[in-house]
Amino acid sequence: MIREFINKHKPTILYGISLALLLFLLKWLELRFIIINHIFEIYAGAIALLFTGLGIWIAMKLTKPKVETVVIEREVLVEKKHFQFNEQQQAQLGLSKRELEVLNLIAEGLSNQEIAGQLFVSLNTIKTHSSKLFEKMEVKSRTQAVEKAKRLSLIP
Amino acid sequence: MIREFINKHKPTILYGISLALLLFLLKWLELRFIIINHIFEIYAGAIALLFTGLGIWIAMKLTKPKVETVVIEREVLVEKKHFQFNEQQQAQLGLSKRELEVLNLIAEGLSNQEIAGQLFVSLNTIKTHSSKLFEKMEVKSRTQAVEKAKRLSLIP
DNA sequence: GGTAAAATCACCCAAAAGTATGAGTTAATT
DNA sequence: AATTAACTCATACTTTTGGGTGATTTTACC
Repeated sequence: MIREFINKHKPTILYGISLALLLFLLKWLELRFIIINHIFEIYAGAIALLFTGLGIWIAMKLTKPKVETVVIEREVLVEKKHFQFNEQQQAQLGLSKRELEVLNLIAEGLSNQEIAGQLFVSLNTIKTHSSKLFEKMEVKSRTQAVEKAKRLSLIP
Repeated sequence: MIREFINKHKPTILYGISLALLLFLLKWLELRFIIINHIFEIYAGAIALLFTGLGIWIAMKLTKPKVETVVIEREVLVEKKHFQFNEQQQAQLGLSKRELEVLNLIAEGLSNQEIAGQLFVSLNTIKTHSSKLFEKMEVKSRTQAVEKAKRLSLIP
């Protein structure tokens, strides 16, 4: 408890003690001062220098260290999870929103009938979409479309 | 040139000027000192405090800020670069070498006819292979097979 | 040498996929 | 008001795919 307090306020205590000692020293020097009157400036200068040093020392002890944060990035191999959709490709191929939707469902392995059910449209509509999709993507089958779409980051 | 010198030794010059001013102040106070003799301790204390402050200020200005380095490790997700074939899955599903070959070609978007040409076998053979493949993989179409195969790391 | 798995192929049939064409509706743009 | 693009649907037709069955050959293993 007491030790902790001493440790915490060590600089302050030391400063106090130093000040007290200096004052005693001054008192003692005062006697001499009467005798050797003309060294007063030197005396004051000495005090100034001494306490400047003390100030520096205190500053060194007290200043909070600046915290510099170094972030080390460790690479961790992971399954593909991040997927950044390639809008440029979509624009370049001229794929519509609906076509992209169909493409995604095709990639999930759904049949045209299932896709039609999922999107609440007829089978023929899905066929039309996929046809146009294949035409735009310059492929001939759903499997090729999926393969190419993955390469072009149109689907995860 | 001169300006540069001044900038470089600014603290030193300021310290010198302060010291000079203080000495003038002391000289002036000295006259009063004769009259009011007993405030010498206060006077010396004042100098001490003042120069302690000056010292602290100098230290603040001159010393390089203490740097405490805190290392934070952050994990960065990196996509798997290379494909590691999952032999366990192949064994578990009981896929033969030929079936795996067909699976890969299917994943590349080839039709059964094209696969047959590539492997120098008949279309019927490829149909048999893909049929058994789908059966073993418990899927109903080539698209589903590709999707599942990628999930199971059977193909890149 | 016999057995089992793998690979090959054929035939048939049904379902799904894909092509071609035409057409109606809606929403956005000019 | 006219145009365009996107979305919708239908019909007809061809191709591909996938399931089922059966058979032959090759390869590997006990």
